[in-house]
Amino acid sequence: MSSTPRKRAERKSPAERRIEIAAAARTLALGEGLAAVTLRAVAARAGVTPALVAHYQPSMDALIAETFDAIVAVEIEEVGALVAEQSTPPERLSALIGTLLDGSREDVTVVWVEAWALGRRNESLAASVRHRMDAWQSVIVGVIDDGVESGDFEPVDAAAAAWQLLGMIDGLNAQALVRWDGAGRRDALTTRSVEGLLGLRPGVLQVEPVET
Amino acid sequence: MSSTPRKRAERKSPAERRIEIAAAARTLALGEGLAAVTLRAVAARAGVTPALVAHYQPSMDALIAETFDAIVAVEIEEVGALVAEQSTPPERLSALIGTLLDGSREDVTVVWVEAWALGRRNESLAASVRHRMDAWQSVIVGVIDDGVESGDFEPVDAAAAAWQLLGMIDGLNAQALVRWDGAGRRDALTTRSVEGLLGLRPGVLQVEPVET
DNA sequence: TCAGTTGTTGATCATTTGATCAATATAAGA
DNA sequence: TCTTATATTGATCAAATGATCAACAACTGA
Repeated sequence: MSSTPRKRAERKSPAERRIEIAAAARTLALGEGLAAVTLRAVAARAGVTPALVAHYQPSMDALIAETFDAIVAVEIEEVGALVAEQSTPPERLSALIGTLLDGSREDVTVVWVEAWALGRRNESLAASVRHRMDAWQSVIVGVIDDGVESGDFEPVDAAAAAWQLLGMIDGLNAQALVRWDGAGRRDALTTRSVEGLLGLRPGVLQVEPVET
Repeated sequence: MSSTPRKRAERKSPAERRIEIAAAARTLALGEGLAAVTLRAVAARAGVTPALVAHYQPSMDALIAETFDAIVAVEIEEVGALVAEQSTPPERLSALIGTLLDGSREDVTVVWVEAWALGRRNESLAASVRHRMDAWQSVIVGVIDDGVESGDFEPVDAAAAAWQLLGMIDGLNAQALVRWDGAGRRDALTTRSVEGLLGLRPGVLQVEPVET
Protein backbone atom coordinates (compact mmCIF):
# COMPACT_ATOMS: atom_id res chain seq x y z
CA MET A 1 0.00 0.00 0.00
CA SER A 2 2.64 2.53 -0.89
CA SER A 3 1.32 5.74 -2.35
CA THR A 4 2.37 6.29 -5.92
CA PRO A 5 4.76 9.23 -6.27
CA ARG A 6 2.94 11.74 -8.37
CA LYS A 7 4.17 14.21 -10.90
CA ARG A 8 2.37 17.45 -11.30
CA ALA A 9 -0.68 16.92 -13.47
CA GLU A 10 -0.61 18.30 -16.95
CA ARG A 11 -2.30 21.65 -17.21
CA LYS A 12 -5.58 21.40 -19.07
CA SER A 13 -8.51 23.57 -19.96
CA PRO A 14 -11.18 23.76 -17.27
CA ALA A 15 -13.70 22.16 -19.60
CA GLU A 16 -11.48 19.19 -20.24
CA ARG A 17 -10.53 18.79 -16.60
CA ARG A 18 -14.13 18.96 -15.53
CA ILE A 19 -14.96 16.12 -17.89
CA GLU A 20 -12.09 14.02 -16.60
CA ILE A 21 -13.08 14.51 -12.99
CA ALA A 22 -16.69 13.68 -13.77
CA ALA A 23 -15.57 10.54 -15.59
CA ALA A 24 -13.41 9.49 -12.67
CA ALA A 25 -16.33 9.95 -10.32
CA ARG A 26 -18.60 7.89 -12.55
CA THR A 27 -16.11 5.06 -12.84
CA LEU A 28 -15.72 5.01 -9.10
CA ALA A 29 -19.44 5.03 -8.45
CA LEU A 30 -20.11 2.22 -10.89
CA GLY A 31 -17.23 0.17 -9.57
CA GLU A 32 -17.47 0.67 -5.84
CA GLY A 33 -20.66 2.56 -5.21
CA LEU A 34 -21.58 6.17 -4.58
CA ALA A 35 -20.15 5.99 -1.08
CA ALA A 36 -16.72 5.52 -2.63
CA VAL A 37 -16.96 8.86 -4.38
CA THR A 38 -14.82 10.83 -1.95
CA LEU A 39 -12.64 13.85 -2.55
CA ARG A 40 -9.44 11.84 -2.34
CA ALA A 41 -10.66 8.79 -4.19
CA VAL A 42 -11.87 10.84 -7.13
CA ALA A 43 -8.66 12.83 -7.14
CA ALA A 44 -6.53 9.70 -7.16
CA ARG A 45 -8.56 8.16 -9.96
CA ALA A 46 -8.29 11.34 -12.01
CA GLY A 47 -4.55 11.60 -11.33
CA VAL A 48 -4.95 14.91 -9.62
CA THR A 49 -4.82 16.53 -6.20
CA PRO A 50 -7.85 16.55 -3.88
CA ALA A 51 -7.65 20.33 -3.89
CA LEU A 52 -8.23 20.38 -7.62
CA VAL A 53 -11.34 18.27 -7.37
CA ALA A 54 -12.64 20.64 -4.73
CA HIS A 55 -11.69 23.54 -6.97
CA TYR A 56 -14.08 22.35 -9.65
CA GLN A 57 -16.99 21.55 -7.38
CA PRO A 58 -18.83 23.66 -4.83
CA SER A 59 -19.09 20.63 -2.57
CA MET A 60 -18.81 16.88 -2.60
CA ASP A 61 -22.56 16.58 -2.19
CA ALA A 62 -22.86 18.30 -5.54
CA LEU A 63 -20.34 16.02 -7.19
CA ILE A 64 -22.12 12.96 -5.88
CA ALA A 65 -25.45 14.25 -7.11
CA GLU A 66 -23.96 15.07 -10.50
CA THR A 67 -22.41 11.63 -10.71
CA PHE A 68 -25.67 9.88 -9.92
CA ASP A 69 -27.42 12.07 -12.43
CA ALA A 70 -24.99 11.29 -15.21
CA ILE A 71 -25.03 7.55 -14.61
CA VAL A 72 -28.79 7.32 -14.60
CA ALA A 73 -29.10 9.59 -17.60
CA VAL A 74 -27.06 7.09 -19.59
CA GLU A 75 -29.16 4.22 -18.27
CA ILE A 76 -32.39 5.88 -19.31
CA GLU A 77 -30.99 6.79 -22.69
CA GLU A 78 -29.80 3.25 -23.39
CA VAL A 79 -33.01 1.57 -22.34
CA GLY A 80 -35.05 4.21 -24.11
CA ALA A 81 -33.21 3.51 -27.33
CA LEU A 82 -33.68 -0.22 -26.97
CA VAL A 83 -37.38 0.23 -26.35
CA ALA A 84 -37.75 2.53 -29.33
CA GLU A 85 -36.35 -0.17 -31.60
CA GLN A 86 -39.34 -2.42 -30.97
CA SER A 87 -42.22 -2.12 -33.35
CA THR A 88 -45.27 -2.74 -31.15
CA PRO A 89 -46.19 -1.58 -27.64
CA PRO A 90 -46.29 -5.11 -26.18
CA GLU A 91 -42.85 -5.75 -27.60
CA ARG A 92 -41.64 -2.45 -26.20
CA LEU A 93 -42.93 -3.28 -22.76
CA SER A 94 -41.41 -6.75 -22.88
CA ALA A 95 -38.10 -5.36 -24.04
CA LEU A 96 -38.10 -2.85 -21.22
CA ILE A 97 -38.84 -5.46 -18.57
CA GLY A 98 -36.41 -7.90 -20.09
CA THR A 99 -33.45 -5.58 -20.23
CA LEU A 100 -34.02 -4.06 -16.82
CA LEU A 101 -34.23 -7.43 -15.13
CA ASP A 102 -31.50 -9.30 -16.94
CA GLY A 103 -28.95 -8.45 -14.29
CA SER A 104 -26.65 -6.62 -16.66
CA ARG A 105 -26.98 -3.35 -14.77
CA GLU A 106 -26.14 -4.39 -11.29
CA ASP A 107 -23.65 -1.57 -11.01
CA VAL A 108 -26.35 0.97 -11.75
CA THR A 109 -28.69 -0.69 -9.27
CA VAL A 110 -26.11 -0.20 -6.55
CA VAL A 111 -26.01 3.47 -7.42
CA TRP A 112 -29.79 3.69 -7.17
CA VAL A 113 -29.96 2.01 -3.80
CA GLU A 114 -27.17 4.11 -2.38
CA ALA A 115 -28.82 7.23 -3.77
CA TRP A 116 -32.04 6.41 -1.95
CA ALA A 117 -30.10 6.05 1.26
CA LEU A 118 -27.68 8.96 0.85
CA GLY A 119 -30.42 11.20 -0.48
CA ARG A 120 -31.72 11.50 3.03
CA ARG A 121 -28.63 13.49 3.97
CA ASN A 122 -27.76 15.09 0.65
CA GLU A 123 -30.44 17.40 -0.63
CA SER A 124 -28.85 17.90 -4.06
CA LEU A 125 -28.76 14.16 -4.50
CA ALA A 126 -32.35 13.81 -3.36
CA ALA A 127 -33.39 16.35 -5.98
CA SER A 128 -31.54 14.44 -8.69
CA VAL A 129 -33.15 11.21 -7.57
CA ARG A 130 -36.62 12.70 -7.80
CA HIS A 131 -35.82 14.18 -11.17
CA ARG A 132 -34.51 10.93 -12.62
CA MET A 133 -37.34 8.88 -11.17
CA ASP A 134 -39.73 11.18 -12.96
CA ALA A 135 -37.77 10.68 -16.15
CA TRP A 136 -37.96 6.92 -15.78
CA GLN A 137 -41.65 7.06 -15.13
CA SER A 138 -42.16 9.18 -18.22
CA VAL A 139 -40.51 6.56 -20.39
CA ILE A 140 -42.84 3.88 -19.08
CA VAL A 141 -45.88 6.12 -19.38
CA GLY A 142 -44.99 6.60 -23.02
CA VAL A 143 -44.97 2.88 -23.66
CA ILE A 144 -48.27 2.33 -21.88
CA ASP A 145 -49.97 5.26 -23.59
CA ASP A 146 -48.87 3.96 -26.96
CA GLY A 147 -50.31 0.56 -26.12
CA VAL A 148 -53.62 1.98 -25.01
CA GLU A 149 -53.85 4.09 -28.12
CA SER A 150 -53.02 1.17 -30.38
CA GLY A 151 -55.59 -0.97 -28.63
CA ASP A 152 -53.02 -3.48 -27.42
CA PHE A 153 -53.58 -2.48 -23.78
CA GLU A 154 -56.77 -1.75 -21.93
CA PRO A 155 -57.31 1.85 -20.88
CA VAL A 156 -55.59 2.39 -17.52
CA ASP A 157 -54.19 5.13 -15.37
CA ALA A 158 -50.86 5.11 -17.18
CA ALA A 159 -49.14 7.35 -14.66
CA ALA A 160 -50.05 5.17 -11.71
CA ALA A 161 -49.33 1.96 -13.57
CA ALA A 162 -45.92 3.30 -14.59
CA TRP A 163 -45.01 4.11 -11.00
CA GLN A 164 -46.13 0.66 -10.05
CA LEU A 165 -44.01 -1.05 -12.68
CA LEU A 166 -41.03 1.12 -11.85
CA GLY A 167 -41.34 0.24 -8.20
CA MET A 168 -41.52 -3.45 -9.02
CA ILE A 169 -38.41 -3.35 -11.14
CA ASP A 170 -36.44 -1.31 -8.64
CA GLY A 171 -37.42 -3.61 -5.83
CA LEU A 172 -36.55 -6.76 -7.72
CA ASN A 173 -33.20 -5.38 -8.74
CA ALA A 174 -32.38 -4.20 -5.24
CA GLN A 175 -33.32 -7.62 -4.00
CA ALA A 176 -31.05 -9.26 -6.54
CA LEU A 177 -28.20 -7.21 -5.12
CA VAL A 178 -28.36 -9.21 -1.93
CA ARG A 179 -30.08 -12.37 -3.06
CA TRP A 180 -29.19 -12.86 -6.67
CA ASP A 181 -30.32 -16.46 -6.49
CA GLY A 182 -33.75 -15.59 -5.18
CA ALA A 183 -35.69 -16.77 -8.16
CA GLY A 184 -34.37 -17.74 -11.52
CA ARG A 185 -35.92 -15.64 -14.24
CA ARG A 186 -37.71 -12.74 -12.69
CA ASP A 187 -38.86 -11.30 -15.97
CA ALA A 188 -41.33 -14.13 -16.50
CA LEU A 189 -43.12 -13.52 -13.23
CA THR A 190 -42.89 -9.79 -13.71
CA THR A 191 -44.51 -10.14 -17.09
CA ARG A 192 -47.41 -12.06 -15.56
CA SER A 193 -47.73 -9.39 -12.90
CA VAL A 194 -47.77 -6.62 -15.46
CA GLU A 195 -50.48 -8.41 -17.36
CA GLY A 196 -52.54 -8.28 -14.19
CA LEU A 197 -51.58 -4.67 -13.66
CA LEU A 198 -52.72 -3.66 -17.14
CA GLY A 199 -55.73 -5.92 -17.24
CA LEU A 200 -54.35 -8.06 -20.05
CA ARG A 201 -55.04 -11.72 -20.59
CA PRO A 202 -52.26 -14.06 -19.47
CA GLY A 203 -49.75 -14.66 -22.22
CA VAL A 204 -50.43 -11.49 -24.16
CA LEU A 205 -47.01 -10.18 -23.22
CA GLN A 206 -44.07 -12.18 -24.48
CA VAL A 207 -41.23 -13.05 -22.20
CA GLU A 208 -37.98 -11.95 -23.77
CA PRO A 209 -35.75 -14.80 -24.85
CA VAL A 210 -32.42 -14.90 -23.05
CA GLU A 211 -29.60 -13.59 -25.18
CA THR A 212 -26.59 -15.85 -25.43
CA MET B 1 -26.15 23.03 21.14
CA SER B 2 -24.37 22.86 24.48
CA SER B 3 -23.50 19.40 25.63
CA THR B 4 -25.48 18.32 28.64
CA PRO B 5 -23.33 17.95 31.73
CA ARG B 6 -23.41 14.31 32.55
CA LYS B 7 -23.48 12.54 35.85
CA ARG B 8 -21.98 9.15 36.10
CA ALA B 9 -24.46 6.58 34.87
CA GLU B 10 -26.04 4.30 37.41
CA ARG B 11 -24.37 0.97 37.62
CA LYS B 12 -26.54 -1.76 36.17
CA SER B 13 -26.36 -5.43 35.41
CA PRO B 14 -24.80 -6.24 32.04
CA ALA B 15 -28.07 -7.79 30.86
CA GLU B 16 -30.02 -4.66 31.66
CA ARG B 17 -27.44 -2.33 30.17
CA ARG B 18 -27.25 -4.37 27.03
CA ILE B 19 -31.00 -4.06 26.61
CA GLU B 20 -30.86 -0.29 27.13
CA ILE B 21 -28.11 0.19 24.60
CA ALA B 22 -29.92 -1.97 22.08
CA ALA B 23 -33.09 0.04 22.66
CA ALA B 24 -31.24 3.31 22.17
CA ALA B 25 -29.79 2.03 18.92
CA ARG B 26 -33.21 0.95 17.68
CA THR B 27 -34.80 4.28 18.53
CA LEU B 28 -32.03 6.08 16.71
CA ALA B 29 -32.27 3.88 13.66
CA LEU B 30 -36.02 4.25 13.40
CA GLY B 31 -35.85 7.98 13.91
CA GLU B 32 -32.83 8.98 11.88
CA GLY B 33 -31.76 5.94 9.97
CA LEU B 34 -29.11 3.28 10.41
CA ALA B 35 -26.41 5.74 9.43
CA ALA B 36 -27.16 7.68 12.59
CA VAL B 37 -26.28 4.69 14.73
CA THR B 38 -22.80 5.80 15.74
CA LEU B 39 -20.83 5.09 18.87
CA ARG B 40 -21.38 8.56 20.27
CA ALA B 41 -24.99 8.95 19.20
CA VAL B 42 -26.02 5.67 20.77
CA ALA B 43 -24.07 6.51 23.90
CA ALA B 44 -25.75 9.88 24.22
CA ARG B 45 -29.19 8.42 23.67
CA ALA B 46 -28.54 5.74 26.28
CA GLY B 47 -27.15 8.29 28.73
CA VAL B 48 -23.80 6.61 28.80
CA THR B 49 -20.22 7.04 27.65
CA PRO B 50 -19.10 5.97 24.17
CA ALA B 51 -16.59 3.70 25.83
CA LEU B 52 -19.38 1.78 27.50
CA VAL B 53 -21.20 1.18 24.25
CA ALA B 54 -17.98 -0.12 22.78
CA HIS B 55 -17.51 -2.24 25.88
CA TYR B 56 -20.72 -4.14 25.14
CA GLN B 57 -20.15 -4.62 21.44
CA PRO B 58 -17.28 -6.16 19.55
CA SER B 59 -17.66 -3.48 16.88
CA MET B 60 -20.08 -0.91 15.60
CA ASP B 61 -20.71 -3.04 12.54
CA ALA B 62 -22.06 -5.68 14.87
CA LEU B 63 -24.28 -3.22 16.71
CA ILE B 64 -25.70 -1.92 13.47
CA ALA B 65 -26.39 -5.43 12.24
CA GLU B 66 -28.02 -6.33 15.54
CA THR B 67 -30.15 -3.20 15.40
CA PHE B 68 -31.35 -3.93 11.90
CA ASP B 69 -32.09 -7.47 12.90
CA ALA B 70 -34.15 -6.49 15.90
CA ILE B 71 -36.18 -3.89 14.04
CA VAL B 72 -37.05 -6.22 11.20
CA ALA B 73 -37.80 -9.07 13.58
CA VAL B 74 -40.49 -6.93 15.15
CA GLU B 75 -41.82 -5.95 11.75
CA ILE B 76 -42.13 -9.55 10.64
CA GLU B 77 -43.72 -10.57 13.89
CA GLU B 78 -46.32 -7.83 13.74
CA VAL B 79 -47.27 -8.44 10.15
CA GLY B 80 -47.21 -12.18 10.70
CA ALA B 81 -49.66 -11.81 13.56
CA LEU B 82 -51.96 -9.59 11.52
CA VAL B 83 -51.93 -12.07 8.67
CA ALA B 84 -52.65 -14.97 10.97
CA GLU B 85 -55.80 -13.25 12.17
CA GLN B 86 -57.41 -13.52 8.76
CA SER B 87 -59.51 -16.56 8.10
CA THR B 88 -58.91 -17.30 4.41
CA PRO B 89 -55.77 -17.22 2.25
CA PRO B 90 -57.05 -14.46 -0.04
CA GLU B 91 -57.83 -12.35 2.99
CA ARG B 92 -54.41 -13.10 4.42
CA LEU B 93 -52.72 -12.03 1.23
CA SER B 94 -54.78 -8.87 1.01
CA ALA B 95 -54.06 -8.03 4.61
CA LEU B 96 -50.36 -8.52 4.05
CA ILE B 97 -50.31 -6.29 1.00
CA GLY B 98 -52.54 -3.72 2.63
CA THR B 99 -50.55 -3.31 5.79
CA LEU B 100 -47.17 -3.29 4.09
CA LEU B 101 -48.21 -0.61 1.65
CA ASP B 102 -50.22 1.68 3.89
CA GLY B 103 -47.22 3.86 4.61
CA SER B 104 -47.29 3.28 8.33
CA ARG B 105 -43.84 1.70 8.35
CA GLU B 106 -41.81 4.33 6.59
CA ASP B 107 -39.27 4.29 9.39
CA VAL B 108 -38.69 0.60 8.85
CA THR B 109 -38.42 1.10 5.11
CA VAL B 110 -35.61 3.58 5.66
CA VAL B 111 -33.82 0.95 7.69
CA TRP B 112 -34.23 -1.58 4.89
CA VAL B 113 -32.92 0.73 2.21
CA GLU B 114 -29.96 1.80 4.30
CA ALA B 115 -29.25 -1.82 5.12
CA TRP B 116 -29.08 -2.70 1.44
CA ALA B 117 -26.59 0.09 0.91
CA LEU B 118 -24.51 -0.33 4.07
CA GLY B 119 -24.53 -4.09 3.72
CA ARG B 120 -22.03 -3.74 0.94
CA ARG B 121 -19.45 -2.58 3.46
CA ASN B 122 -20.63 -4.37 6.58
CA GLU B 123 -20.57 -8.14 6.28
CA SER B 124 -22.42 -8.77 9.55
CA LEU B 125 -25.19 -6.50 8.36
CA ALA B 126 -25.30 -8.19 4.97
CA ALA B 127 -25.74 -11.54 6.68
CA SER B 128 -28.60 -10.20 8.76
CA VAL B 129 -30.23 -8.74 5.68
CA ARG B 130 -30.10 -12.06 3.88
CA HIS B 131 -31.43 -13.83 6.92
CA ARG B 132 -34.36 -11.48 7.38
CA MET B 133 -35.19 -11.47 3.71
CA ASP B 134 -35.45 -15.22 3.88
CA ALA B 135 -37.71 -14.89 6.88
CA TRP B 136 -39.96 -12.47 5.04
CA GLN B 137 -40.11 -14.73 2.06
CA SER B 138 -41.06 -17.67 4.24
CA VAL B 139 -44.03 -15.79 5.61
CA ILE B 140 -45.30 -15.10 2.11
CA VAL B 141 -44.64 -18.64 0.96
CA GLY B 142 -46.80 -19.82 3.83
CA VAL B 143 -49.70 -17.69 2.71
CA ILE B 144 -49.41 -18.80 -0.90
CA ASP B 145 -49.06 -22.46 -0.01
CA ASP B 146 -52.17 -22.28 2.13
CA GLY B 147 -54.05 -20.72 -0.72
CA VAL B 148 -52.96 -23.35 -3.18
CA GLU B 149 -53.89 -26.09 -0.77
CA SER B 150 -57.31 -24.60 -0.08
CA GLY B 151 -57.94 -24.21 -3.77
CA ASP B 152 -58.18 -20.43 -3.58
CA PHE B 153 -55.01 -19.98 -5.62
CA GLU B 154 -53.80 -21.81 -8.69
CA PRO B 155 -50.77 -24.03 -8.22
CA VAL B 156 -47.65 -21.91 -8.64
CA ASP B 157 -44.00 -21.86 -7.72
CA ALA B 158 -44.69 -20.39 -4.30
CA ALA B 159 -41.04 -19.66 -3.55
CA ALA B 160 -40.50 -17.69 -6.73
CA ALA B 161 -43.82 -15.91 -6.45
CA ALA B 162 -43.04 -14.94 -2.88
CA TRP B 163 -39.71 -13.40 -3.88
CA GLN B 164 -41.52 -11.56 -6.60
CA LEU B 165 -44.14 -10.13 -4.28
CA LEU B 166 -41.51 -9.23 -1.70
CA GLY B 167 -39.50 -7.41 -4.32
CA MET B 168 -42.54 -5.49 -5.48
CA ILE B 169 -43.43 -4.37 -2.00
CA ASP B 170 -39.89 -3.37 -1.14
CA GLY B 171 -39.54 -1.40 -4.34
CA LEU B 172 -42.81 0.42 -3.91
CA ASN B 173 -42.00 1.33 -0.35
CA ALA B 174 -38.52 2.51 -1.23
CA GLN B 175 -40.04 4.58 -3.99
CA ALA B 176 -42.52 6.09 -1.56
CA LEU B 177 -39.59 7.23 0.53
CA VAL B 178 -38.63 9.69 -2.16
CA ARG B 179 -41.88 10.11 -4.04
CA TRP B 180 -44.66 9.57 -1.58
CA ASP B 181 -47.10 11.23 -3.95
CA GLY B 182 -46.26 8.96 -6.87
CA ALA B 183 -49.58 7.23 -7.06
CA GLY B 184 -52.38 7.36 -4.55
CA ARG B 185 -53.24 3.91 -3.36
CA ARG B 186 -50.55 1.44 -4.28
CA ASP B 187 -52.28 -1.52 -2.77
CA ALA B 188 -54.99 -1.55 -5.45
CA LEU B 189 -52.54 -1.82 -8.32
CA THR B 190 -50.40 -4.24 -6.39
CA THR B 191 -53.43 -6.42 -5.82
CA ARG B 192 -54.12 -6.49 -9.56
CA SER B 193 -50.49 -7.35 -10.21
CA VAL B 194 -50.53 -10.16 -7.71
CA GLU B 195 -53.64 -11.56 -9.35
CA GLY B 196 -51.63 -11.72 -12.54
CA LEU B 197 -48.69 -13.19 -10.71
CA LEU B 198 -50.77 -15.97 -9.18
CA GLY B 199 -52.92 -16.56 -12.23
CA LEU B 200 -56.11 -15.43 -10.52
CA ARG B 201 -59.06 -13.76 -12.20
CA PRO B 202 -59.22 -9.99 -11.72
CA GLY B 203 -61.12 -9.04 -8.61
CA VAL B 204 -60.60 -12.29 -6.76
CA LEU B 205 -58.39 -10.53 -4.26
CA GLN B 206 -60.04 -7.83 -2.20
CA VAL B 207 -58.42 -4.48 -1.77
CA GLU B 208 -58.21 -3.67 1.91
CA PRO B 209 -60.44 -0.82 2.99
CA VAL B 210 -58.54 2.17 4.33
CA GLU B 211 -58.65 2.37 8.10
CA THR B 212 -59.67 5.69 9.54
C1' DT C 1 -15.71 -4.08 57.59
C1' DC C 2 -12.83 -5.14 53.92
C1' DA C 3 -11.15 -7.13 49.70
C1' DG C 4 -12.20 -8.49 45.19
C1' DT C 5 -14.86 -8.29 41.12
C1' DT C 6 -16.42 -5.57 37.46
C1' DG C 7 -19.43 -1.82 35.58
C1' DT C 8 -18.11 2.74 34.08
C1' DT C 9 -15.47 6.59 32.63
C1' DG C 10 -11.99 10.22 30.87
C1' DA C 11 -8.38 10.72 28.09
C1' DT C 12 -6.38 9.75 24.04
C1' DC C 13 -5.27 7.65 19.20
C1' DA C 14 -5.46 6.80 14.52
C1' DT C 15 -8.34 7.34 10.37
C1' DT C 16 -11.13 9.32 7.20
C1' DT C 17 -13.42 13.00 5.29
C1' DG C 18 -14.56 17.82 3.34
C1' DA C 19 -12.63 22.12 2.86
C1' DT C 20 -9.46 26.38 2.46
C1' DC C 21 -5.56 29.15 0.80
C1' DA C 22 -1.17 31.00 -0.15
C1' DA C 23 2.29 29.62 -3.26
C1' DT C 24 3.88 27.67 -7.65
C1' DA C 25 4.03 26.57 -12.46
C1' DT C 26 2.36 26.87 -17.04
C1' DA C 27 -0.18 28.46 -21.03
C1' DA C 28 -1.43 32.45 -23.77
C1' DG C 29 -1.30 37.19 -25.13
C1' DA C 30 1.17 41.75 -25.64
C1' DT D 1 10.57 37.91 -24.62
C1' DC D 2 8.03 39.27 -20.85
C1' DT D 3 3.70 39.77 -18.47
C1' DT D 4 -0.51 38.28 -17.01
C1' DA D 5 -4.04 35.09 -15.91
C1' DT D 6 -5.10 30.92 -13.91
C1' DA D 7 -4.61 25.85 -13.51
C1' DT D 8 -2.56 23.19 -9.98
C1' DT D 9 -0.57 22.01 -5.72
C1' DG D 10 1.23 21.25 -0.73
C1' DA D 11 0.23 22.20 3.63
C1' DT D 12 -2.99 22.44 6.89
C1' DC D 13 -7.73 22.64 9.54
C1' DA D 14 -11.64 21.09 11.75
C1' DA D 15 -14.95 17.62 12.45
C1' DA D 16 -16.56 12.96 13.00
C1' DT D 17 -15.86 8.30 13.73
C1' DG D 18 -14.27 3.64 15.81
C1' DA D 19 -11.42 1.96 19.12
C1' DT D 20 -8.36 1.16 23.36
C1' DC D 21 -6.97 1.31 28.19
C1' DA D 22 -5.60 2.63 32.66
C1' DA D 23 -8.05 4.40 36.43
C1' DC D 24 -12.15 5.02 39.24
C1' DA D 25 -16.22 3.56 41.85
C1' DA D 26 -19.94 0.70 43.16
C1' DC D 27 -21.73 -3.71 44.25
C1' DT D 28 -20.91 -8.40 46.46
C1' DG D 29 -19.45 -11.89 49.33
C1' DA D 30 -16.57 -13.35 53.12
